[in-house]
Amino acid sequence: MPELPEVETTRRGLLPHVAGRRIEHVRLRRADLRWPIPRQVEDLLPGQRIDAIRRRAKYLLLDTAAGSALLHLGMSGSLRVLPSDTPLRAHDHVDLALEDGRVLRFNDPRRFGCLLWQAPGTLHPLLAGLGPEPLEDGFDGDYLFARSRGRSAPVKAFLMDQAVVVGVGNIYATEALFRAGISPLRAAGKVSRERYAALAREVKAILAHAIARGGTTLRDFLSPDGAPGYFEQELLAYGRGGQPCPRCGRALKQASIGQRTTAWCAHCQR
DNA sequence: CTCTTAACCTGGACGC
DNA sequence: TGCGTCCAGGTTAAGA
Repeated sequence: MPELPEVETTRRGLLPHVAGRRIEHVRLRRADLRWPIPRQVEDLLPGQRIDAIRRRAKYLLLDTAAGSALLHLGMSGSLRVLPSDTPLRAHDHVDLALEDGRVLRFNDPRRFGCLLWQAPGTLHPLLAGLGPEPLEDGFDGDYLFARSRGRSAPVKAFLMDQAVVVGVGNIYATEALFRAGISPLRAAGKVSRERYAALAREVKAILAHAIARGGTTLRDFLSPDGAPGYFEQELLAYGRGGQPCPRCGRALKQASIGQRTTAWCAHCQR
């Protein structure tokens, strides 16, 4: 269930259990994820101390002196810290065994996720060309306005383009456009500066709020079944096609935009 | 460049 | 109960 707030919640949940710990060994059960897990993960990671856990876009980086493990959770991935004798479940592909008798376990049923390697002082190609972080200052309405001029793709596809801004997936793009009153079908280049200012504000607000809500589940991070479903009841448009618009009561439309299901109000969103 | 489409993979929900 | 179909929170790669 990973969009940016879920990845950030994972990072914050792992931090106290993993940062500063040494990795004793690496156990790969399946290496054929989105891309093959490279040799460096097995060859270089054992013995290394995890100095920090960073997030860039929806990627997590476990930093060590030898290099960084670069993780993406894809559509269905999750990371948990567990006692090393915890029974395996289906799709438990990787364990990083820590010195304290626990394991950082990577589970991913669909295997759209990845575990790659970034050498010290280098930037992995997947991280090059990413847009700004939505919660940082470089992301605002003026930025979106400037980037969007001349672009004919629907504003929803533009907003979900990781080269434009990272971390905004299908749920939060749908929600932010609803809250900003912008039709997801409108050409990105035809949205005004003022409306992009509103959109940037909504993106920041909804992501920050979702991260804050995710935080309430952090203390359960060690339990084997702590998937946070925190945000579902607060969604106004996502998954509500055909239901009444929370603002005007007319039925929400639902259609596929850029291959992703989108719900919106044709009356409130222009 | 920009835009659109197909593809990767498994599991759950639903209809018959 | 079993089986076919559709759908899912992401992203890259290929083609127009």
